[in-house]
Amino acid sequence: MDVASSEVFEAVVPLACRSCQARHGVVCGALSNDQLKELNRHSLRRKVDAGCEIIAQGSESSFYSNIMRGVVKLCKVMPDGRQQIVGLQFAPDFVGRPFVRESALSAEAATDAEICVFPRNLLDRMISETPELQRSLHDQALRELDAAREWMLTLGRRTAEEKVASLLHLIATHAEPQTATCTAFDLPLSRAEIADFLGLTIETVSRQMTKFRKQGVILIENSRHIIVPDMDELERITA
Amino acid sequence: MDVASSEVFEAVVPLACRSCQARHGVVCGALSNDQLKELNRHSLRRKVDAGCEIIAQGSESSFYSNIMRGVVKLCKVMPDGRQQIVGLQFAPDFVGRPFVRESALSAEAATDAEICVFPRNLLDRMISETPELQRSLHDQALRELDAAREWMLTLGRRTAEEKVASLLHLIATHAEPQTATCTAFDLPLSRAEIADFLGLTIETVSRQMTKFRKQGVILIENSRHIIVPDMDELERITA
DNA sequence: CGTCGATTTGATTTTGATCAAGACGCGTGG
DNA sequence: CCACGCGTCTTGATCAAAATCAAATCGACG
Repeated sequence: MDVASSEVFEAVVPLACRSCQARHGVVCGALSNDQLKELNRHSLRRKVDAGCEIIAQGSESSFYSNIMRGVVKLCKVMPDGRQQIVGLQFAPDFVGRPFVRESALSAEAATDAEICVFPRNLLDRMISETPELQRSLHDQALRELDAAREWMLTLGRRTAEEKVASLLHLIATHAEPQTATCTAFDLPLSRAEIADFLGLTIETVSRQMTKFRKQGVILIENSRHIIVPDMDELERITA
Repeated sequence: MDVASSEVFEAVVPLACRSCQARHGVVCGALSNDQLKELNRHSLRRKVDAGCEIIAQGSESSFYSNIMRGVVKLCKVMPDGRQQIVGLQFAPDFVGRPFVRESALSAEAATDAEICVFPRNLLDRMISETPELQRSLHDQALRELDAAREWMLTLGRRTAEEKVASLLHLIATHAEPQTATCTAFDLPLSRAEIADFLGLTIETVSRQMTKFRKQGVILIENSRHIIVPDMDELERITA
């Protein structure tokens, strides 16, 4: 890029967006520079601690967010307290439910995270004015739908062993740092959260993990940091 | 409507679409009369028997469909034969997965059905040219996502009793013929299909149904025709 | 009437839940 | 620095829900 075009570039892309994880994500990647500027003017970057609720189930939120860093879990809870995690979202995913006011689920930071929050009204307007943005969000919705249905198969038809292997595989696949055959990563979820994702109890999750450890399928450090010597082996257990 | 405007109407809306269930559905309801005419020119109405596969898992289909009558089940099967139904679709739903060639699931008629089949290429072009259509399909995708996540809660955290009650409630809610408090309907699914939807076995489904019958929560005729004397009672069991 | 598939019912087993202790990690304060 | 306390995780013993195995019943249809 030469000096002149570089200056033009710097003149239009907001400073805060330059190095943002979500800059080329589902929302911002579909916006013109002018739109990006406008959205940025009304956006707020926010650090949220693990466990912090971003949207409450049953509430009317007037905000959407982009995930800039960290992992967000989507939960549904029943009146008696039983709980199911129905989705995990990673940077640079978009969090929110266009077209509907009340949220049927809660969104909560699973790890410490950074999100970029902006007003619902503004994005809704941009969606209606920008086919490319509509298309991009439509695409994310369809990808989430595919993921949800894949997980339905896991919840309905896989054994506890297969479920835990599936989760480890899912996390390994989405948490980057991996070498050729051997993969290492930090679990963004506690045992209780894993249980809520898999429709199991804490104890069953723990037992399956130690079984995998004793079998040499995984190495466990800190109970959060996992090393998978052979991903193919793990995938095989997944069925 | 006077004679003149009626003539204009008749001049533009294709005959086959006039009384079609899907005329105001997700796809056709978002089209101009000209687009409707074009889509109709390339559409094929097809009767499909219960059990007939509309799209095969893992295949590349060059067609989409609208459901005009009947119920379609969306299935995922594992290599070892274990199976999970991940969605039910009713008229006038759209069946297909825009933006992706290969289908990750199969679509199969659960009951005798009529569908309107049209070429993928044509609709894809219309989607890119018609923001209203994109928006409408986006909206269906989000509604399916909500439904999938609601079902994840059922699969992961509800008991067999609650699962069967949930299914009866779902069907009762989507199969029209209902009076004030008492609801009657035909199950579009066999016991085996219900089991595949709920992540249970045939025997467990059958036992729960018999239990509900003995408790007076439902009346069973033909094993397919169900009467619910008190929907509130059923909903209570759902949790 | 006899056959076949779908459904129901019964007996037994298995998987994962529940109940109950321990162990471990980590931060706080003596 | 170490003892304490708390929350998370692991491990063990027992229990219960649902699966599996097996057989009987029902219903449609030739």
